[in-house]
Amino acid sequence: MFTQTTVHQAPLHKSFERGPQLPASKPSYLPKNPIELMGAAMPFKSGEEIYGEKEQAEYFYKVLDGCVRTYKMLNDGRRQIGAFYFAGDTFGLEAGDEHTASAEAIGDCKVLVIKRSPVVALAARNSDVARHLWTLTASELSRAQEHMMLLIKTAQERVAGFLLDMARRLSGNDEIDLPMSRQDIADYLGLTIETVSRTLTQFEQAATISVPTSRRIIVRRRGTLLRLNS
Amino acid sequence: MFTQTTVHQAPLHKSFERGPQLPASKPSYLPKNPIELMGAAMPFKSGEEIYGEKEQAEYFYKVLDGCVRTYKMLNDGRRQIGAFYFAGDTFGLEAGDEHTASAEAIGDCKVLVIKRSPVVALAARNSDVARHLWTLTASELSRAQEHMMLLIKTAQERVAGFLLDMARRLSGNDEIDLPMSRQDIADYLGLTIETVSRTLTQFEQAATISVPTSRRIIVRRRGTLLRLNS
DNA sequence: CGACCATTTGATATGGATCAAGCGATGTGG
DNA sequence: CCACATCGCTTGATCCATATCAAATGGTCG
Repeated sequence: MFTQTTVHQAPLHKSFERGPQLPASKPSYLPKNPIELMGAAMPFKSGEEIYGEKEQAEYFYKVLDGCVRTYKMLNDGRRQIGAFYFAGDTFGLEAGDEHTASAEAIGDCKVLVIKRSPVVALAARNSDVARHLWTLTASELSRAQEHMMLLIKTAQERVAGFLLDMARRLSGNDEIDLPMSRQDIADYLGLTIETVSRTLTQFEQAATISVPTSRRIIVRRRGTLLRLNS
Repeated sequence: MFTQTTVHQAPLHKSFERGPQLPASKPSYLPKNPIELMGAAMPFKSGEEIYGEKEQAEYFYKVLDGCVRTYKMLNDGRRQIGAFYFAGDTFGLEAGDEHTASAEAIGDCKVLVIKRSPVVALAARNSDVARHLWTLTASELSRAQEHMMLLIKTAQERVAGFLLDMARRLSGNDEIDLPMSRQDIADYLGLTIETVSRTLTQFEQAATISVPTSRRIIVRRRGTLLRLNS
C-alpha cells in the first residue's frame, strides 16, 4: 500500500525536561563564536529524543560529538528523516516558535544547547549574529532542496548520493564509518531497508564499494558513484 | 528506468538582462513595507525565465500578479518543481550569493524585483528587516520539509494534498482554477502526467471532485481529501 | 477546417515494496 | 563456556503501484 518508508511507533522516551547541564567530559568540538558561548553542553543517550515536532522551540542546538537525526512522521507512522547532523553542525533553528521536526540522538552524543531568547535578542543588536541565523537557515533550506532531488531519483542514485555525502562529511576520504542503521538510511532516502541492503550488495558485487562490516563502507570507485549521482 | 518526473529540455528563453522597469498597468497587489518600496514591478511572459540556478542572486522577488514556479533539474533533464508562488508570495531569498534553483513565469505575470544589496545593508541596521529575511527563509524551509513529506506518499495522497493546498492558497473555498499544467503538477508531485491525470479521474469517479475543464477543479468532498492527506 | 498541443485513456512493463526466511553478531543465563 | 534468544542485516520469492509506451480525444488558434 505505501510507496516507501516504514511504520514506526512513537519515540521511546524523553528526558529533556531535566534541562541543560554541564558535561562531565570535554567535548571534541570547541565553541568559539559569541552565540555558542551562550550554550551548555548536554549529553544524550542513544535514541533519546532531543526535541519533538510542534514543541515550543526554546533552544538552538549544535552537535559537539556523535550524530543526530531530525525527522517528521505521518499519522500512520511512516517516517521521513530530514537530515543527519554531525559534530559542528547546527540544527533546530526554525524562526517560528515551534519545532517543525523532531530530533533524536543516534548513538550516545553531546549537544551544545543554546537558549534562543538571548540569541534572538542579541541578533536585534548585532547584525552579524542576525546574518548568521539567516545564513544557517538558508543553508538548511538549500540542503532540503537538494534532499528533495534525492527523493525523485532511482534507488541506485539515492544510495550513491548518500554514500558520497557521507564520505565527504564523515571522513573526507573513502572510508566511511556509518553511525546510523539501515533503517535510518532507508527513511532518509525514502526506500525500504531491503532495497538499501540490496543496492549496497549490488555496488559491492560491482566492486564499486566494499562493506567489511555493515556499518563500515569503503568506496572503491568514486567515479562510478559520481556518475550515478547524476 | 527513472522512477518519476519527466525529461525536459533547457529553458526556452530569457530576457532578464533588460532589467527592472516600471509596469504600464497597476498591479493587483500593493506593496507596503520598507523592503518592498525598494523594488520595481516587472512583467514576465508565460514561460519566461526569471532567474537561473547558479546565477548570481542580485534580487529578491515578490509575485504581484500571476504565478511563478521554481525548479531544479538533474543532468539528464528530470525536473523537480520546488514550489509554486502566487500573488503576495516572496521567493528567491537564498542567503548565499547564487540562486539554488531556477524560476519561471507560469502564464503572464508581474513580479516585484528588489535589489538585494540595499536590503541586506538595511538589515544590518534595522533588526526588523533582518528578522523578516530570516523568518521568510525559515518558512521556505518549513515548506520544503513539508514538500519532502509529500514525496514519500502514494499518488492519491500526493494529489489530495496538492488539491487541498491549492484550494487554500488560490481560492479559500472549494473552487480551484489551476494556473499550472498537468506537467507542472506532475513535476511538483514527483509523478508522471499520466498518473496525475488518472488520479484526478479516480477522484472524479468517486465524486470527491469535479473537473469541469482540465484547469478547473471543484472539491466536492473535502473530508475524503483530508483523510487521504494523512 | 486543419494543425497543434494538452490531456485522457488503454495496455503493458518494471522497480521497488512486501512477505518470509536465513544468517551472523552480540549478549544472557545456566 | 556453551546453548539460546535477540537484533540488525541480508537474501529470496512474489506482488503491485506507478512508469512507460501508445493511441484517442478535445480544446485552441490561425
